[in-house]
Amino acid sequence: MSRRPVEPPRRQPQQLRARQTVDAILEAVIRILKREGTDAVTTNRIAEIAGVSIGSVYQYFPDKRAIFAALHQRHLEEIDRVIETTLIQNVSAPLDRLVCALVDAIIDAHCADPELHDLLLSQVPPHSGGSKSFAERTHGAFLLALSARSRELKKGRDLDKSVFVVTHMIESLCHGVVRQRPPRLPLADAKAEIVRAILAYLRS
Amino acid sequence: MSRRPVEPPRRQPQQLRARQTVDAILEAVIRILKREGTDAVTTNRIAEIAGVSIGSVYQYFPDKRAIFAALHQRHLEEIDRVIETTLIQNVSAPLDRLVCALVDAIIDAHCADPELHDLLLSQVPPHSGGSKSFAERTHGAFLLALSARSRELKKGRDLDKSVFVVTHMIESLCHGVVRQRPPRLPLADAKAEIVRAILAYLRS
DNA sequence: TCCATAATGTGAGGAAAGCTCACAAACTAT
DNA sequence: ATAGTTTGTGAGCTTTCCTCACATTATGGA
Repeated sequence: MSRRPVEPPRRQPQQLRARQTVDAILEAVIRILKREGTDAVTTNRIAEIAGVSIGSVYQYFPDKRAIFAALHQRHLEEIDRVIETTLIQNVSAPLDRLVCALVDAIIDAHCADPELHDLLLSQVPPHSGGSKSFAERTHGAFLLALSARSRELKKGRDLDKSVFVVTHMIESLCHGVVRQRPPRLPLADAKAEIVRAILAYLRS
Repeated sequence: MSRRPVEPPRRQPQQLRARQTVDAILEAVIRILKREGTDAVTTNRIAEIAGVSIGSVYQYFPDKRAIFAALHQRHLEEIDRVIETTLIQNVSAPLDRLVCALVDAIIDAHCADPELHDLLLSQVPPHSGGSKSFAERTHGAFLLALSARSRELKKGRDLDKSVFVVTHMIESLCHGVVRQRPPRLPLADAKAEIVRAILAYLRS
């Protein structure tokens, strides 16, 4: 179904200054986005703000979209770190504390820069570049976490299925709450309701 | 926060052929998207496939994004119709049947053309053009539906808050399931789990 | 029916954005 | 020092978005 021809390979940064160039480009996108808005994020402006030439940008990114994809990758890695940390910090905590901590951590991580996150969601098509989805990346860890707490779960349930649904609930609801802040509902209340919903599902 | 200047107003189609032109433009987008992929959807190609001149496109749409916004609006109206129909058809049905019917109808509506839906999600920024969000548009109707079934709900809950969370659960989870089809989970099972999760939350 | 006015349709081409390429500079290794 | 590799440059080519001056078609009153 992919109608885009295979992109020609680009150089991988090897020396320090090359990595600094790539970093400067990614940071420039964020700065332009926050200071001038989405429409100002053009390739030439990115190069200008990053303090490099437009040619350098295309040394490391095959096209404009790839720049957003790299930022997206960064975001995914951050979320993965947040989840891993939370799981470790709560290895022996009961189910409700773990779910609460997870929802809290994920929402906080997304609140840090909602504008950037919106841009990434809109510019990076899902499943692009062979990157695994949230569900695929976290399935194993969540399966382990739930297995260890099977006493607190309803018996006789297919854990794989439960993990899949919980994963989607966490991702979808956290995104939803951050992206469209409730008109009158404080964020803390929204978090609590998400936790309540997840626990209700797992115990039902 | 909107950095985009106010668009100059465009002509409203008044005669029949004008409405046909607008329709042809919107249909052209869908055809190009499905036959040639996202990248082929350029304004000039839209005009070509629609069989009108590029000038005509800009008679009715201030810019390219507005074309996607119009398609998005169409989609929203379809979903609203689907929800209204389902609510009416289930006025006297118990809560579980209603939730099941809603999830079924919404997922089916989104499965009809997932490629188009992905394009719209990626091209139309949320809250654009003064269009209300899913939550805002459906709040009243869902509030009514839940009020009428308060016997089946846990007592002493803030209905406004419940509606908000259920709304987000429906929107997020239906989108999530359609957009990233489970690797091994059949769609029917995923639907059932969404229903289970919503009911578990409402009854908890 | 004819004409004035409004609505609709046209497409060459201007403006701006994405991106390339031939070349220069900086670094590494021998 | 020298050869080879990596990194950096920016004028300008290509493509896309979009405008505008003008042509065509419809409408409504005399």
